[in-house]
Amino acid sequence: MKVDKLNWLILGQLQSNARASLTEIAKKVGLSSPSVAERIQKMEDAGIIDGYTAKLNMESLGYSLGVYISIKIRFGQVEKFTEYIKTVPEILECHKLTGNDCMLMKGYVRDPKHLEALNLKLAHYGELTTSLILSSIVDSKIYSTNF
Amino acid sequence: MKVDKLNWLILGQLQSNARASLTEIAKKVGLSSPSVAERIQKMEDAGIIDGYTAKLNMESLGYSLGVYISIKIRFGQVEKFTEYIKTVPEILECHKLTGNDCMLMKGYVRDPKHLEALNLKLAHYGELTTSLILSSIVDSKIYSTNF
DNA sequence: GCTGAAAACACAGACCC
DNA sequence: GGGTCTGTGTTTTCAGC
Repeated sequence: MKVDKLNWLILGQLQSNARASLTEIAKKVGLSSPSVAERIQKMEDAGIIDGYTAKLNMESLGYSLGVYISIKIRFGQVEKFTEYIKTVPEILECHKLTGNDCMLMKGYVRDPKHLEALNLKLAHYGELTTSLILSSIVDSKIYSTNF
Repeated sequence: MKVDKLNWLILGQLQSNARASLTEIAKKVGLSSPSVAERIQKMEDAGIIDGYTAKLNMESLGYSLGVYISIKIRFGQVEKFTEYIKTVPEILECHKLTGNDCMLMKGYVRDPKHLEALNLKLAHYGELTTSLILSSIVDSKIYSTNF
């Protein structure tokens, strides 16, 4: 499906405020609201728009430590780990990466003690490397143009 | 600020469909719409809700390779890199991590050639380690309960 | 893709429990 | 704290062009 400049503008608006009304978006991108409605519908149908979500501030919720944990899965544990990790609430992302049966996870915990407990739960499945997020230079960037 | 069970339900709804109306959310969580409006307003004011965004499917947009790139910044280049990385469209996240002046980035590219070009741009600032995302086991998880 | 309409809906406020 | 009701305003959707 083609995504022209106008569609990118619409995507930009939806990314910066998914709760904006069609009228509002239409005004910002210089189209009529029926046109915007149709374009959005088509992008949803094409799977370009994967849904709309609220961004939560984990710090405000008391989860002040962001961590990346990579794990070299112990031999034969990949399937078990895959099922298990989906049930761990602290883990928000888990990606299988190239190299060494390696998984990379992103998680949030309340404090070092909480992190220790999380590590203990995961260590059963393999060898961990844990890094704290000190600061985020770029995060939730808006893709409002093609590249 | 306290986030009780009802607020977590509301957050769950907003995360799974940020474009839902207050009425719709109210029905799902078993409250009246004025109550829901008030609760959402308070969570926005408290910074718990950081905004609403559309999730884009990068693959549908033609960026089929997801990559994590870590970089050990060359001595004295941290500030320059920090400014530069904000301007690189392929990079969607960049976090400063504990250990070794290390930054971890997440990006999307069209194909291996595109990745090569990206790596070339970044290599100027330090030593890179690039891993492809083979599959995502957990992604954009909804936090609908406390942990 | 635009305009114009009608119909539906959502939102905000006041008031009460 | 929450609920209900009502009025107002807006949004959305459907025509036709």
